[in-house]
Amino acid sequence: MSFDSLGLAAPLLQTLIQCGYRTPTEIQAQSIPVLLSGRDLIAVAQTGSGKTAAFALPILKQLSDKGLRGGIQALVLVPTRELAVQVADAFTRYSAGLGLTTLAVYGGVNIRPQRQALAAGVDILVATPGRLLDLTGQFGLSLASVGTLVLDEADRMLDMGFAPDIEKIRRQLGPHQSAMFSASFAQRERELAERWLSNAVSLAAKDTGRIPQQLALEVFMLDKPRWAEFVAELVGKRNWRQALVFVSSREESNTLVAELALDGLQAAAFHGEKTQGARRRGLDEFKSGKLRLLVATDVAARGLDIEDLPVVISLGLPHGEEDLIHRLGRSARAGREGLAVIVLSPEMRADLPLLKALCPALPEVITPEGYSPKDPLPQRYRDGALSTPGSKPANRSGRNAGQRPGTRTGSRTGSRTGGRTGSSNGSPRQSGKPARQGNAPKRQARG
DNA sequence: AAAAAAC
Repeated sequence: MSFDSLGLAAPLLQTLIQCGYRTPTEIQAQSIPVLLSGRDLIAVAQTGSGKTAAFALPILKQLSDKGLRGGIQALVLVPTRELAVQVADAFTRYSAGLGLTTLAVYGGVNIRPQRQALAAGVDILVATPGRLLDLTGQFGLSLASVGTLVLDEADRMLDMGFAPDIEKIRRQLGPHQSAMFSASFAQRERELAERWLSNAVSLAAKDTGRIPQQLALEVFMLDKPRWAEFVAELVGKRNWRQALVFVSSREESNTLVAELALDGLQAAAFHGEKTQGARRRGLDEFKSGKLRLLVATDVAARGLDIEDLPVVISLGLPHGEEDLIHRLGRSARAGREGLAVIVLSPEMRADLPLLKALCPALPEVITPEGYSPKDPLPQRYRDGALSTPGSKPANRSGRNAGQRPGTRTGSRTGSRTGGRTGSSNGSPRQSGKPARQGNAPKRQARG
């Protein structure tokens, strides 16, 4: 199977070769003909399986065939600002030589450049709902020419927080084709979706609702006051190139960043309370490898494509069960391997059955050596150490003090990068455990 | 019980 047989235009095929795309993924092979036929579509496929291209390519083909008529031709709605940028970038990359323009509009930044770009003419608009309503309501942007509407992360876009805005936007559209994509679609959201679709084709890959099979998994149980210390210890001992850490609130994100700093690890907080500038900087630096640790709320759970991210850590579980799949799905994308570490507190034991449903090969839950299910907060995190940046608290006692990202690779452990290399037992994948590095206690590496 | 999304 190749892209040639899917009915895409010649310049598009040319670009795909240059982008290194050779074979369509399952969801692409199935979705592209449906969207080219003009029918509505609801498509569910695993994280990292190429959903963006699955809707972007047929849209670009349709628009390049049609010739420009003026006005916005296609509208893609997404739940976060960074995802808007990422999806628009993908359209721009794929549309090289087609003479089509894509723009991302989202809040938190000056609206004027967005208005000016819209005035100059945009064919494909990728938007977060609030800013789009601002543009249509206050600035007279018309959506009447939209021929295709895509809801990316559609189940999220249809939930209570977003649905009213999506409804307002939809009322501004004329006749159009609708497509909905996500890695998760609970029955409730599916029913909502079907109200918006007419005679839609429904696609679901076999492995949906599960984490990718090439994602190794480890589950630990220890008392919450020591999570920060445990993360610092893991990062140091396993020598991971990078890790994306999920927490359940903005405050937890800030606190963990401060705690990791006391352990000599530099991290950035990434959540909705940050300025858009700080969000952009944090994500950019993480993507470019300048930053080793990003501590995020679920603003980063969906859609973000961080190339070859080796490790994702979930401290606790997200509130919606489907969001765990999205969190863990930031790693092991596009067929690559990855590692997911889930850290639970004893109170979360009740959530284990849920975990089992998403991850059928759930490994044994480990309480690492030196930790117990009931621990006090370590001294160095106490006594206001976190709130007095001027003083120099227990930094020296931090286990990673003095270790710098640049000195990681090869030197201390004499090992290869990444923490997943080398395996003496011959079957690291099947048992779901990455190779252990450094001098981690025996029990700790079990997964 | 949380997060996200406009000003």
